[in-house]
Amino acid sequence: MPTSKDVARLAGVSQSTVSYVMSGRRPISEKTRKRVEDAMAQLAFQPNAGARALASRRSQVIGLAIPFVFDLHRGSIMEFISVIAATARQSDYDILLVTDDEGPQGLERVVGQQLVDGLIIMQVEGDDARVPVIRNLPVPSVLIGIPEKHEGLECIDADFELAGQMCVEELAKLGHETVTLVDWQDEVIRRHVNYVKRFHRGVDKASAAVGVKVLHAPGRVTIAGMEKAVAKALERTKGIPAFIAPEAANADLLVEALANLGLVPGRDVSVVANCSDGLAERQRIPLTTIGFEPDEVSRRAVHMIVRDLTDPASRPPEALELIRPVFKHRKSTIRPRPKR
Amino acid sequence: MPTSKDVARLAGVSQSTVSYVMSGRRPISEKTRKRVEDAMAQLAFQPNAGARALASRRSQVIGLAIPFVFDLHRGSIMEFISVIAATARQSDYDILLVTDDEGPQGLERVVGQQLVDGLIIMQVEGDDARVPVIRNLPVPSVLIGIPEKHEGLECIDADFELAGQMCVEELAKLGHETVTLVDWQDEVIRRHVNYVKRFHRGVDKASAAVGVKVLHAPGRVTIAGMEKAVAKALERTKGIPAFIAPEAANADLLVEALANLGLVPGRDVSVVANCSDGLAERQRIPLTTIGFEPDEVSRRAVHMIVRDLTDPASRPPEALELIRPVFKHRKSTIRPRPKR
DNA sequence: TTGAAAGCGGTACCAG
DNA sequence: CTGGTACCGCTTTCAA
Repeated sequence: MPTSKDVARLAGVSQSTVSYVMSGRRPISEKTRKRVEDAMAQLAFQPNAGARALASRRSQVIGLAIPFVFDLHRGSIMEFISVIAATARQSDYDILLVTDDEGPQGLERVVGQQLVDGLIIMQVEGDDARVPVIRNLPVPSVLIGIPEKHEGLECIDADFELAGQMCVEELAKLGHETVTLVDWQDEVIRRHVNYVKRFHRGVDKASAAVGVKVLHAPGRVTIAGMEKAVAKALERTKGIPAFIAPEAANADLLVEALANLGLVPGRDVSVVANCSDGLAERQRIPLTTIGFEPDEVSRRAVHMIVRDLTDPASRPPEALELIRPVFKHRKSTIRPRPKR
Repeated sequence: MPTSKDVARLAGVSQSTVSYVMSGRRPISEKTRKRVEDAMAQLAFQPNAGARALASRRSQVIGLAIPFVFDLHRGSIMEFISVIAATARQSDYDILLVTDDEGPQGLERVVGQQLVDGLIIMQVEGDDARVPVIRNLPVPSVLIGIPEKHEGLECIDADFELAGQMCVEELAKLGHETVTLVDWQDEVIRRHVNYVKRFHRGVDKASAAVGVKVLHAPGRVTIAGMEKAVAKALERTKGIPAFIAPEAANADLLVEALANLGLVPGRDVSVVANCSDGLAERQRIPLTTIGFEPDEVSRRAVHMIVRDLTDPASRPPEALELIRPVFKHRKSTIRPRPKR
């Protein structure tokens, strides 16, 4: 493997000049730059990451703490990870995985070994054991998810509270007086996953504000179970029924269940669901989907940490970014105001 | 951050002794070891990864090439990733992500920069652009998936061919003369994903060998679509129908569809499906599941690369490991020999 | 605009 | 069994 010394020799300049050509940290005459760049190309030179990290005290690596996976979320976790990795590369950072089975000490380790310049912590819970740890770490972190105590932290997440509100308001605006919330899976609720609470809060707020009654249907079971839940909701609703299904798996089930019951969204029922684009399209179902924009959240998280790293001065003492959820297929889908 | 020099000073030994205490590469008297270890603990010393990599020429990091995600596989990809990361830690390696949007040059980059000591390549296709690249890399790689040309490579995957055979034979043994294969999704087949071919080959072999007729049902559609496919299969089958559903999503759909049609596996039909344990259990369905053991594949992949790295001499010139798929819930589930 | 040289924090060889 | 020391390859200060 060629070193920068080899490049320097071939280009007939000093090693420091090669370094400055790479970093751009001082002016270089056009012709020496050219000579150096040619030499680098000719030797297929790649700077040694370890040496660079040692000398510059920055590894150009961001640690990514990935959560324990419980079935439900694997797919979306994967989406976060790949977007984060790709986005980081755009700013010349690599991603090192930190799994949860090392515990919070895993974070101390990668920081202590100076393997990483900063951290992105995924799926942060309301009372997350990793939070006190990162507070004492000498590198910046960005959390995806909002812990209860978040003073002095940089957090980002979808705005689940707003989402809850938006869903209820959307349906209220159309004239629905009763809406059924197809909830997250029991397991998720039991784990006190933070964003569920926030979504519920939004729903409750809006429901109180606009005077809509909210029924709760239990989370993912089977198609048959979902059909039963739908039937029950129909009974308890006067007029046109309306459904909110914020969890992807449940959204899919709901769509199937409605289809089986011969109910067409936008004609017989109103539905706002976090339904995968794929399913909505495949089935040509005129659906209003609500998306929590995982790509956007991931990208922002990377941008935040990169900003902290490249321009530490600009690092805010605290930040709480909430990404606005997005309705899609809107016009074509929502059931017009039912007659009273 | 304390350095090994600080440790040495505090322990009253030389820096090299500290190094040898960490690496164990030469005998150290019990009492100096103790003094050094105490000093390290007292200072909360962590060795600097960059310096270590520079001096030792090994980064203790393995690059993991993750695939472009297309919806279907996200969940299982995630499973591979977390098992790989956790297993690597057991041997004191970290995992650095390499995404596909850098293209195969991403691999050249992380190796060229000496960021990684070796590579694990996920979801290798029959004709994978990354394969020619890694052949010329000066570090070992392990492929998950079997490319057509695999001489000189270390590959590992589930034995899909054997799986295809096993499924058909299992059902043939019970007396079925016609079985219906619920296939992978069209999209997967269209992409010529390698393991699909291998599974089909196994099915065809076994079908020829034992004289069983195989019907093909299309991959994932909707519940309704699946119900139709099941109905069609029933028509075209004399005697007790039998199904094979090797793709997880389809397996779930099939189970739902059968339930909706009032057909009980093990009583009215035989089913061998790659059904998630979760669903099988939740529904209390006596199902024969076939698993492709992604955890086992992941673990083996890590073990292979770690062996290559820690004991280069033992590196085989070539390796093709196929993990045997596993039937579960066997006894309780398969329909007994139908009367003729 | 460029070069020389002193580190960065470990590793491992050479001595003793 | 232990210490001294020459690197590993790049960054950055000091000088010119």
